[in-house]
Amino acid sequence: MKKQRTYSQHTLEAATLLGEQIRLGRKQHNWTEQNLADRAGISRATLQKIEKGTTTCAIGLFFETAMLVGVNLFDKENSPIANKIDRTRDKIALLPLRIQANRREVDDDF
Amino acid sequence: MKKQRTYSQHTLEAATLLGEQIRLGRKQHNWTEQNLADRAGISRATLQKIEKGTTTCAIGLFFETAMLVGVNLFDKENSPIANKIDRTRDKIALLPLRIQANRREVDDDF
DNA sequence: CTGTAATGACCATTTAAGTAGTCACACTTG
DNA sequence: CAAGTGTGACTACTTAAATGGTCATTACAG
Repeated sequence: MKKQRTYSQHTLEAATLLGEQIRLGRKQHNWTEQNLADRAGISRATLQKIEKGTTTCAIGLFFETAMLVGVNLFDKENSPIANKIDRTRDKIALLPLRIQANRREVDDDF
Repeated sequence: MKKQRTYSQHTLEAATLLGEQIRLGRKQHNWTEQNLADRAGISRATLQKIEKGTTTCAIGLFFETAMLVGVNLFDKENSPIANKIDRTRDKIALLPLRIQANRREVDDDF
């Protein structure tokens, strides 16, 4: 037996959903698995794993194929992702550069 | 020189954004890298890659850490992901089981 | 101001992803 | 109905991810 990583239900579902959406998008384009795989520059076997929502696949491959078939990561349109990145960094800048652990367990998720 | 996969700008940005959001979430919880890594069951080195938005990291690890710090994949709350999966599958069921390639290139994304 | 430890970066090793190829099956079309 | 082919599944091989460790730097707390 190997280390056999486990994933939370939420993670499994999120990956499954993304995979299903990719499959849906592919079919809406009338593309075969091989066709989409070629466009994405990956093997058909890998695309199959992605569409099944395999959690171990590279996130870049997921995003790349999702984009090709028109699945919207985040909320697209509204604001360019680049903007969101900047705004996220701004928020980070307001926090201490280094976290001092064990001081106070700030578990404010109630 | 290796095969050196390339990713679209959009993919790179999406991964970067997710990584930054995870970093933000971690700091908001006052968790150190090591702390979050332990909670996620991954090494600190891997967490660092995730926060930098490395496209080659497993999507499951991204999602798992994102969930831990409270980043919402998809639109969370509204409807359980499980529902969305079902509805996506319903849509897929309306399409032919097998795509007949080269028939018509349905590129209706104009 | 000083000591502690959080972060960024890198490396060698282990484990696993991604690939190419193949086979069976059955949907779809002519 | 028969031919063609898209899909699911599996295997061995190649390449790379994930790990654990280390070191330098420096933010932060006392």
